[in-house]
Amino acid sequence: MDKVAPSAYFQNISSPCFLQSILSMSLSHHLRGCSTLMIQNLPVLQLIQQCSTPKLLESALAAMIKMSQCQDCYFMNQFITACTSFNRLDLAVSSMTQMHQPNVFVYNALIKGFVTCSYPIRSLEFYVRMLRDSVSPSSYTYSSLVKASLSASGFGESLQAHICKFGFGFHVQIQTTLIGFYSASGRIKEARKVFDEMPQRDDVTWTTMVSAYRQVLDMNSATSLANQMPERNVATWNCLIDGYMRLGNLEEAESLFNQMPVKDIISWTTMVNGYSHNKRYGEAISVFYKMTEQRIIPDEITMSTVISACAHLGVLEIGKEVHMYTVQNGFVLDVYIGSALVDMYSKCGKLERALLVFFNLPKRNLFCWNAIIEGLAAHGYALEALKMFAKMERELVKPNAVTFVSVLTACTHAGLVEEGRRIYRRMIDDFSIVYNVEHYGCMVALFSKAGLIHEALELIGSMEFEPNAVIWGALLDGCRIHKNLEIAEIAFNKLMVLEPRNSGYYFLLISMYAEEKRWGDVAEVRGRMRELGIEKICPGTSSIEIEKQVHLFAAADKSHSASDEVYLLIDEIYEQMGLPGYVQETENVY
DNA sequence: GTAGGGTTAG
Repeated sequence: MDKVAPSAYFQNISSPCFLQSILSMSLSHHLRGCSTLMIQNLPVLQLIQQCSTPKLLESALAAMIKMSQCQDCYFMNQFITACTSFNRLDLAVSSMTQMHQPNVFVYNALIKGFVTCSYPIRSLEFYVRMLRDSVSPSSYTYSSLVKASLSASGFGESLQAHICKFGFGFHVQIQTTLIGFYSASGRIKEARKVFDEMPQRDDVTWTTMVSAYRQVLDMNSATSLANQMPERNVATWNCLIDGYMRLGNLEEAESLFNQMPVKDIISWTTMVNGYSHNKRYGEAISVFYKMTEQRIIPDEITMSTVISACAHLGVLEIGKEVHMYTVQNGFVLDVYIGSALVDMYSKCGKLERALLVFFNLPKRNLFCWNAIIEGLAAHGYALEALKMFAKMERELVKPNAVTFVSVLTACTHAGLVEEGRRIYRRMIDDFSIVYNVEHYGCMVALFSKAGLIHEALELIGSMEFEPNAVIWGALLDGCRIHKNLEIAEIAFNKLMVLEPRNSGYYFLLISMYAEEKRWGDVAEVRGRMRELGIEKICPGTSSIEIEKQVHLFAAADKSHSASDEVYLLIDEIYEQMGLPGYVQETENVY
């Protein structure tokens, strides 16, 4: 192959500043007078390895060309690695394809680059090219390729055959990666087959297989495999704890946690996270405090989990303290902690603080935007939520289904029918987001509240799945507001099938009949309630934080007998409600 | 170079 003229490279490079960057490079100055190859090469290599911007990548390539290092496999390997970190594989390809004899290191770097930058098919393409070039793959080749075949499904089996053919059938790391691959695609039997056929296994192999069972929540198999391990490591303990937590078996998770000989930060975080997932937020926070008491230093992952637990409980004081802890201990304010904090302040009623945190985040991803938009919507700032959504679009963050639940909710609260309709259409037209039941719920609520009862009913009819109680409930509520008894009865009958024991719907219909003085119908619904034994309204509970203790309470709650002052105070409030100047809304009280 | 823990809605 002929040597390529430098100008040919220049044409491949789009930047107009490219030539200038070569001319102005201090490199040429540096090189003047250098005689040995070693010294001459050093700066080029440094230039490649210390690339901190894509622009420098181009300078590095220019230097390589200038120093005729483009045929050197080591230089090319380093250059491709640098290209990978800036997602500039075009540069990598255009320079490596000019090589006369790229070796296995060059191919490996490129294959890994394509996998890292999410172009799995292209990594396979260069793997094929490598084989055609008679370059023998190494174990590194396959550790990248197995990941690629995960995204480009269907290549797993043929890749496994190649792994054997090229002599890596007994390579511990490669086989372990294969177990991980089969496990991630849910094919546990295949994973186990690889495991069973391995003549040698290491720690990681065992943990990967245990984790494969955990993935599908088969904790019996996970446990029995963990029991067969020569020596159970922390990762396996953690994996088991996490699995039992996901299964909702807190007792087993706790027992394992207490039994394990050595706990690390992941063990503690797994417990905090496990309690949180099981809605035991108070315990999640307790474990966190216990952890700090034992002088275990939490990390960013622990902190985001704890902050999220505080958000769910609405405990502002603890939340603030945890926030302070992250600041004082120099934790990176990443998107996880960021969105958890935004959500925590917003759920604790401190929208201003949520906004402050949000605008001070060094980086914002979809979760951060969703949290702040939801916060604004939940606090009734509909127009601001819409503005924030527009800002998100301008910053080119792609919204998802969650975003639209909040945005449409905002429209409902503010009665913005046309805006809601427009956004609802854009979900499909601009973002190709499939409507889920919540989106329909938002639209039905929007139409119903605005009195467009028939349109709401039409939308329900057009749904491709069965409407749930939330949808019919929203319609029923709209019927109450706009006094449409006819459609209210339709919604009520549907709700009687879906949630026959929810007393709220009965009371709602009764109050509508009562308003029309249809006493016969009132009596009939009452009779139905009696037949089914439905009497009380099931109260939802709320919680309040007093001196870092969380107290639950509900309507007509008599469980706080220890503190009689609470009930004395309630009595006083009732008394004041009877005083002149206070007007009770009794329209819908039957 | 293969293993174990994270954020938003419902």
